[in-house]
Amino acid sequence: MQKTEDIDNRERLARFLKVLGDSNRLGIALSIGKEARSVTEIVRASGLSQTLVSFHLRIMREANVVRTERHGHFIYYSLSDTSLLEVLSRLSQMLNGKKLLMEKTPEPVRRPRLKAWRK
Amino acid sequence: MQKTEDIDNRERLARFLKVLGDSNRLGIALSIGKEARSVTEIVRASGLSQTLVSFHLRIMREANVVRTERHGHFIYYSLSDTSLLEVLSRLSQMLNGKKLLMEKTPEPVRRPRLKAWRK
DNA sequence: ATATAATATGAGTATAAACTCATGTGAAAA
DNA sequence: TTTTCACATGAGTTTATACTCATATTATAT
Repeated sequence: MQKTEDIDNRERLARFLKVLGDSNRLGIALSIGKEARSVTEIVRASGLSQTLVSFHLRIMREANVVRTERHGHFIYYSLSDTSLLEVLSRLSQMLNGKKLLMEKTPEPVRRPRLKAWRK
Repeated sequence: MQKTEDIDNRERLARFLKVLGDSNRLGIALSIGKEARSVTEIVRASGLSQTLVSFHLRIMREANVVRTERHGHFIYYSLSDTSLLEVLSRLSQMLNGKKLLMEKTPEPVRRPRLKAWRK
């Protein structure tokens, strides 16, 4: 049994992962990187429409993945915590290190081999 | 401009994050931990129905988040890469370290302060 | 061969998420 | 004070995801 607090933390983490678990949002986060970027810059870098970029930025903003600061006409977005980049980089290494997701054939579930195991 | 390979990697990473970006699946992953656990054990630990657990396990299996090994009646699930746990732990720290997601009030977008910044 | 225990799966439904369009807003410039 | 630039937003549509139910499969025990 898990404490309510743990469940809260888990849900918070899941929510955060879900926000990053979208190719466009992940691309936006990566294009922001350690800098502060205006929406226009992000639009240009991502190739997405302004509306779509704003749509995703709102989601990221509400999840506190990004922060904003206005300067004249421009609103600059930056990552709330740039150490996120290291975590993502580490995950990416995991995925490309053929330990995860890289194998062409998923593990079979039916008809696995029956060799003795555990006990 | 990004290379096709980068986009592939990004999409793979996003897909992976999306799989973990669900509270039930994250709970399942955490309940598996460094061990190998049968579906029955996971059902008991999670409190979810067997069907729902199997439903999510399939998604995790197809994303190579988990591996399976059958032993008699039982099919044991384990994390494909247990170092995932460290990454999750680090992310969780980020979120509870009030750098991300913990602030009660999201950053305002309209009416930000206008102090000189950048240049 | 039949029954049973553990788990998977296809099909359906409900909900949520992604995306688009048209329009609104805030700040600065003309 | 009107226009323009950069960006946001509400509403609507499409697509995807989560979940459930009934049933199938696989291995073991009887």
